Amino acid sequence: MGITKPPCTTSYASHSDLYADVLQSAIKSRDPFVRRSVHARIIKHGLHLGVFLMNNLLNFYAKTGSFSDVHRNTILSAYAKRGNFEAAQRVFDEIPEPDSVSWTSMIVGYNMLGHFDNAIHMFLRMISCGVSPTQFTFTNVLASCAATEALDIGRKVHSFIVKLGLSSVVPVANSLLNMYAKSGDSVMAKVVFDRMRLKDKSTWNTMISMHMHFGQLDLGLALFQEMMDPDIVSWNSIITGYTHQGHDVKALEIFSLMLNSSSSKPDKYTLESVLSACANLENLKLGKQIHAYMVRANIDISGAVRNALILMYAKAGISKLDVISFTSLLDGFVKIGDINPARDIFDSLEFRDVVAWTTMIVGYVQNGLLSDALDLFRKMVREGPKPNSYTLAAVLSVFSSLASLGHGKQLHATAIRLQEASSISVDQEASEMQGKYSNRYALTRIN
DNA sequence: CTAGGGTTAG
Repeated sequence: MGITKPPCTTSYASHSDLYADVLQSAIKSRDPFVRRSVHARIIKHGLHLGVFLMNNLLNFYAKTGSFSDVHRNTILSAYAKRGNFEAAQRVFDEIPEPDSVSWTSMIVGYNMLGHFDNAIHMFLRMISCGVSPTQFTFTNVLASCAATEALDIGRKVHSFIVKLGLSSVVPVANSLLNMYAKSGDSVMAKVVFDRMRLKDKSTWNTMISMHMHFGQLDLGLALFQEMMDPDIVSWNSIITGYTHQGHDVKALEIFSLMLNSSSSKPDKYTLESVLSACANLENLKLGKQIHAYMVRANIDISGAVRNALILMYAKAGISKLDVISFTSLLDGFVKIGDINPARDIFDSLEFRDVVAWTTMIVGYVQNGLLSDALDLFRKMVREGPKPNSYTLAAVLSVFSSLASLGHGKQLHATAIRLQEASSISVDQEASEMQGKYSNRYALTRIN
């Protein structure tokens, strides 16, 4: 018995060697406290241990023979959670009689990494081997059933749960409920729900989101109102449910109710939904308020929220977009270091006045995109409104940045390009330009 | 030394 050979035997890093030595001597120790603390460390940091270290440990365990099921299951679980199924399976195969933890660890790993079919397959093999599943097995295999909408197997799992008397374990019942909801069996979902004596917030939220998903908005709302102390997930289920069914006004009403009557703070899911409602309703006023809130509350503007925000400004009336709201939009994007969306909106503006141009240029400058700022300025001189003193101040700050960076050549080249593209007369040599720009100079030249 | 195993909802 035992592992014959560590899978990776090449060039050991020296610090890993040392770490492994320490672990090995600690595990060898007769002091049970020391051994326990080492194992605790492995469990706690299992996900962060390198493959090499794991293999080293396995090798050590095999050689010393001090390799109980607990140790093996710990290693097995760490491998499975890392997605190293080959290694996990190898450990699994070394266990003479895999117990429920051995099987469950494999199932957990497969389910976590999205290998749902493997998780289900593992569960079926576990049953046929006569090993009794636990609540941990059930929650995980049910998650895989839910993900693949494997209703047939889900039902079998259900009957096992009843036989083993685990139906009243809240996590198990929640997983079951979720499985039926995701698989589209709302009748059985309701049966499970009604039979639950103990309920979680998750229990209610699962049920609510199922109804909203099926378009049974009144049923979802009824449960929501029946629920004690709804959390942000509950609110979001209702709000997104309404927006998905095209009831944007209703969604915004619920949103306002939430702000006024609940301690729940809107999160990125809430904001994405209400911004999209604002876009559909062309409610730029509210959309701007929400945007301002996001900037104030320092909400992470990225991903879906970012798209919703862009869409809101784009749909909720590009034509109505005034300079003020464009500026506030830009502020938001400058803050997150991504002004490309702002440029898209700038480009699609029907009427661009001097402030819009300047705002855009300032946005580039604040992001350190100096050549973009100058390019846009050049374009402005060519085809836009006449620059004002704010525009010039921004462009001057670009020049001074370039000068202080010692980019004399770039400065010169830019000046020449500006000259070619406009009526600005730049007749100094590059050597004269460095550090010699003043506000007065630029103003007199450009005007 | 009977441990060891991340539940679910937007």
